[in-house]
Amino acid sequence: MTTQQDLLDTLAQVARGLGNGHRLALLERMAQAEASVDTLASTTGLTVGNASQHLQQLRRAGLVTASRSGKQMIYRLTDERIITVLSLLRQVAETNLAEMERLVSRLFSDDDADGALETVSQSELLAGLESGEVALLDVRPVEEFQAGHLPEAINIPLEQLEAMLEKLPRDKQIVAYCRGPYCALSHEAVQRLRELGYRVRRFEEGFPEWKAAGLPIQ
Amino acid sequence: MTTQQDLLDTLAQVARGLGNGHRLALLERMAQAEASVDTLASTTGLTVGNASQHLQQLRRAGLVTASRSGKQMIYRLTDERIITVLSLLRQVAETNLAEMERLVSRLFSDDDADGALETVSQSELLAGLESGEVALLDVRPVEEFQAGHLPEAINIPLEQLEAMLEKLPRDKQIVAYCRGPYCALSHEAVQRLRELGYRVRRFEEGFPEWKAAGLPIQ
DNA sequence: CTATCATTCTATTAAACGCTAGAATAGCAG
DNA sequence: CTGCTATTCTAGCGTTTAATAGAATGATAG
Repeated sequence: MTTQQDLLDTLAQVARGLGNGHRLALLERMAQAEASVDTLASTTGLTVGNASQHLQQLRRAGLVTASRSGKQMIYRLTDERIITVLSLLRQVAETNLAEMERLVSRLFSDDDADGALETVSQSELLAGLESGEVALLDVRPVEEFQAGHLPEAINIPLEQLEAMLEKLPRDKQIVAYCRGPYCALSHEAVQRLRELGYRVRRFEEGFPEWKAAGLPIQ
Repeated sequence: MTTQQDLLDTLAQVARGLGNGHRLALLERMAQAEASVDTLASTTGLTVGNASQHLQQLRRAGLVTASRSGKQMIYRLTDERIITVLSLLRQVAETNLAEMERLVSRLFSDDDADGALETVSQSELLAGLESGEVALLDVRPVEEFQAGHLPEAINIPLEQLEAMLEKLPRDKQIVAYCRGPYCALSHEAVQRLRELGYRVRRFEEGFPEWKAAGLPIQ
């Protein structure tokens, strides 16, 4: 029965969609919010032509779909489960590839010497929100916030952090989040807010993972 | 920060490990039981040299590890979560690629016209086992059965099905399972047993998925 | 210490991938 | 219809991947 191998080959084709760093960046961006080719290209630093080709490939792999809106093509993920796949892949990579561990610690341990920047897990965050002791800070750009965010989150894009401090409550523990575990925005925000005397911690995941877990969003 | 992209590139390297049909076949085989290069090569129909190269690549991707046992190298999955990744990938592929759906139906709908061969889900199976109404039949080869199987399962490798019928209870509903959703063994077994008058159905997944779900094994 | 078996390494070839740059197409505004 | 913008298509070039065959290495049994 050669159909067996055909199935695996087709499945492999889907996996190959994930087999390139630029395509992963595109998928991660689409996990925040659907977007046009142009937007996707500029937020990932690719030329438009190159981004378009990668998007075609993702489309052939069944990972994204596109629809036309006026002059623009809007791309989005076909499936919530893709976020879960990426999340698991990340876990597998972190536990089994030394290289991965090295890169992750390089990304985050700049001045984490005192362990003060430790993260908040999903369950801890849920408990904190429940009890009303925690205020949520979303440091992603406005467009991504508007396409969906955690409940009650306050949006202050990182560039405007100092300018919009009055939006943050002084009396609560603050938890900052952004695009996902490897997104540096919330990490940066935590450092800057700590220097200003706020009690802040970082959510260890991001908006897409929260959404894929089936938790409520706005 | 170029570390961001380095992380995605490393992650992409892991995904590329899954990006080839032969490697998926090797992974699926290792999900049943660890095995030597030689065994893996012959069960997947690859030359030993070629299988070895694919295994090196899986090793570099952090998906498998190897240890020496006498003259042989024994390969195994590094991580239970790999099975979950494959499972999700399969779901994404089935819902979003027409080609995939076509192949799956070709594999199974030979003479399923009356819908009699419908499958049993994990939760249904658990309920059936609980109530004692169901007997489990494992139609995989003996070595794979011995490396792990569902609780109370009776092992009759497909080739010996008719020869070992006396091991099957006549008074219970029988549920057959094998390597996974695309494995044809249990499908074939169900058809043959039905012709002999047994009440048989097919478990829609397989041993690796059961194990990865954290359910008890023997 | 040599013969044998299991595996890995090396060289080679064909195909697939990733990128660039420029041409072609689709939708829209005037 | 013309010009403008967003996107896709095409050709070309260098790199990576997959397969094969044969040489090299490692472990063990005599």
